[in-house]
Amino acid sequence: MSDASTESAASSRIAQALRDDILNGSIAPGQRLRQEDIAERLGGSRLPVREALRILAAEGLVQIEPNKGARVPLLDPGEVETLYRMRERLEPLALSESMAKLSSADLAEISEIQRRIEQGVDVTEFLILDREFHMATYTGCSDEHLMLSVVRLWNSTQHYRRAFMSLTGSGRAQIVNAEHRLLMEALERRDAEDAELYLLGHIRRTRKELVRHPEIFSTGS
Amino acid sequence: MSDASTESAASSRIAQALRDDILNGSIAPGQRLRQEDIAERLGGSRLPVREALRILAAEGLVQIEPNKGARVPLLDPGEVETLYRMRERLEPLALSESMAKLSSADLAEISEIQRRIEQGVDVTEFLILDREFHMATYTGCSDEHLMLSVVRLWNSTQHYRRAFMSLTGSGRAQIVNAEHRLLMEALERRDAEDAELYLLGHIRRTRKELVRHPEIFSTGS
DNA sequence: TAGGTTGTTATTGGATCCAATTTATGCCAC
DNA sequence: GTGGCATAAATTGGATCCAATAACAACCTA
Repeated sequence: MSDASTESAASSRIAQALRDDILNGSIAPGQRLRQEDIAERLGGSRLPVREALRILAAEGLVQIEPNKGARVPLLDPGEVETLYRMRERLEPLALSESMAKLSSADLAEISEIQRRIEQGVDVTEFLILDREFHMATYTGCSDEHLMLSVVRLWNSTQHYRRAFMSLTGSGRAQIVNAEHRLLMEALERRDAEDAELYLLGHIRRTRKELVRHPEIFSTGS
Repeated sequence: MSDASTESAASSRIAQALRDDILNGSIAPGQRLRQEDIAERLGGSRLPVREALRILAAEGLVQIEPNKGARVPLLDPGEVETLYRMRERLEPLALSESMAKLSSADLAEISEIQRRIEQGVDVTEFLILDREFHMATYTGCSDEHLMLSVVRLWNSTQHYRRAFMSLTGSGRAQIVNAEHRLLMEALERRDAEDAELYLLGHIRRTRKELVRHPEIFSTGS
């Protein structure tokens, strides 16, 4: 997901494993992460686990309380709404920084991902492909600070996006596909203004749908 | 600076000390941070130092390379420009989220900070007060994700802001004061639209001034 | 029986020690 | 004299052990 090159072997490996578990839903928000359990399950001692937890805390994927341990944060609707508002501001910027450097090969790959989205409608698969689609549109953005922030925002809201998709099914697939198509077309025209606008609308509409379904935020435990 | 409550005693204490050293310029960009030196200087073993370095890495204040240690990142003009573009997008959002909850006491404090800025023109003092001014305008923003991002952006660019101020002196003080006054007046009118606009202009003008002075980014060593 | 208190257990935080990797230094060959 | 290579010193990464703090449970008292 994020830059694995900046971390050492064991810490990075454990962080990646935990990140995958959190993002694919194996570890749910609110769940506590005991250091010894993780060390035993993933191999290694508690020390790299502690460092891995700090890495994840940096990404907002876990919350560390002194002497109380780490847990996956439970977000309330207001927090998720703000995270989406941040996406609305930052991702159009990433897109505009990216667009100029997108090669035709990049555009072809984006198109291919969208083609696959329009075929398979599995919820799990959609979450992966939708993320790949948007990240592919940002490949030209070379600024790592900006991209780290964007990835953080996606990671922090991943669980609620999945909860929303599981709840509503793929009924909105047509709308999403239309928005993606418009975005792609603007990218091919190299029209940054339009691309930013379509992306903003896409994220904003999703935010409004999310806040209309507060049942997503029930703990469920 | 950021939330000290989420970290344990020693790690948090060391991280705070290092953060202060980096932000006030005692530790310059490019400088390497040897774990044992820090442990000896600030007390404690290398372990809490390692955790502190991870905390700072999360905030973008240091860069960790596996088996090579931590150093304060050296930013190029393009990176700083993007960080400022991110500020232009995020801080107006923080301001609009904050404004509704700003009490008249908050507004009085903001006014008091600005009054002090207009008196003392010391560079070091200005950097502190200017930061206090803007953070005071965000006190009503309760979303910690957004505020963490904003603080990160300020921290990452602090060194270059100081370099710029040291270079140009306080010649631009009148412009900054005018912008601050306009912003304050919009806040008092509870006009979110105007406040966002003035803030955007304030940050954007600063960005343009920064990129016009590439000599700020010379290593100097 | 309910509430508070105390003692026990479980979990995290910190220190020291050892291994692995990198970087610096000096030597040799060309 | 310069470039490459080997060796040695320095520095970081990881594991185990011990201490401190918090969660938990049982007990006692009102």
